[in-house]
Amino acid sequence: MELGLSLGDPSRPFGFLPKNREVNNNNSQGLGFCMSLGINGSGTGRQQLEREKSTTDESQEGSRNRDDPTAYIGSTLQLDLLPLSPLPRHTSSHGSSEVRGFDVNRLPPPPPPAAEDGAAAASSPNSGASSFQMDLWSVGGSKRGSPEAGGGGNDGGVEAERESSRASDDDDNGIARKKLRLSKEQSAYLEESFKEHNTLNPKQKLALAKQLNLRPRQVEVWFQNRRARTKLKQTEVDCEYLKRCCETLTEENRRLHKELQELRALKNTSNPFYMQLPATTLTMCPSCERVAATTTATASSMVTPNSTNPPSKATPASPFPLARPRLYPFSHTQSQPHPSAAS
DNA sequence: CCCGGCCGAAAGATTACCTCA
DNA sequence: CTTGAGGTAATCTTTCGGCCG
Repeated sequence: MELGLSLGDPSRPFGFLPKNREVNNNNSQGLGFCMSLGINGSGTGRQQLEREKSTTDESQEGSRNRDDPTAYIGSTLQLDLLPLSPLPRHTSSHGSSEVRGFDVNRLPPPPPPAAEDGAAAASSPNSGASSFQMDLWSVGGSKRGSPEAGGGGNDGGVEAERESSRASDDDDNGIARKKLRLSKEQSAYLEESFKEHNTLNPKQKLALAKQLNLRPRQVEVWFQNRRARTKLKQTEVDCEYLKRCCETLTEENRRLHKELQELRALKNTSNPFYMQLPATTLTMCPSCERVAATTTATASSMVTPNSTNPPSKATPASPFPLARPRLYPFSHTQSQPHPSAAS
């Protein structure tokens, strides 16, 4: 698996995929994992603009984090809301349907006519039932049920069973928090989208949802989780990097220690002028991560781990002793002063 | 200009489901 | 067949920034 690490690309255009863009399976071969360390704030100007422009669209989604399919699929779909039964939000660990006190395979009672407004209003945002009850989005021509969805899968039978289970979900609207596995195509497409932009504005969300035959909420959740996974991976990478840094520093410290002892031994035995030379140490500016050579009166004060000297204010102790790999390596010299000092 | 309330979006944390060894 | 681990969709909570009165 290839690990692609993109070190910041904030200037990347915030475009959106064309509506009929096909999933490029060739490109997605090395899907791997594209990380951006750049500062890519949650609200770029354009994003903000888009957000504002589509505020009305989004606001139609009803209560927070609840997607209303009728808001985007037009009037062809009727929104049926079930009478809210007091569903305890999961009590047992291995939540089977029996545990929850209802059968997920049983059809729910027919919705009361014109229950739309009342039920929607009464629907608690924390009710686990609300999202499922709106799960009518995939009714009709669901791609998820297509056999090619498992393309390249190991087992057509398993996939078929999976798909049939999805179909049954669509049938009974699955009261339980039924987990729908996204197809490989859907995942690949989402992955491609994520590569282009790791956040979505409402329009993009709707477009993606339509294209993938998912609910916008699902797309949103997928992006949330994807960002979380990315961050987790980044943390792991950082951790590995810091570990290596630590090892390197430890080794360097050991080497310098040894060198110091040799110098002391030399001092005691011969050449009285030798120690007149100041020791040279490499220190790193914590803010800009540049490395500078500094001279000190006594080398031991710099390299001895048990030194009683307090850390310099100019170079406070940092948990990140070494700079990450930078695109433009440089070092502090007098000819190239610290950026902040230049001003 | 400052303040507080409201709202939406995103992150973070957690839960629950599913698959597989 | 059972079980535990891992992956991940889904949910809930917290945080943050913008807007408005």
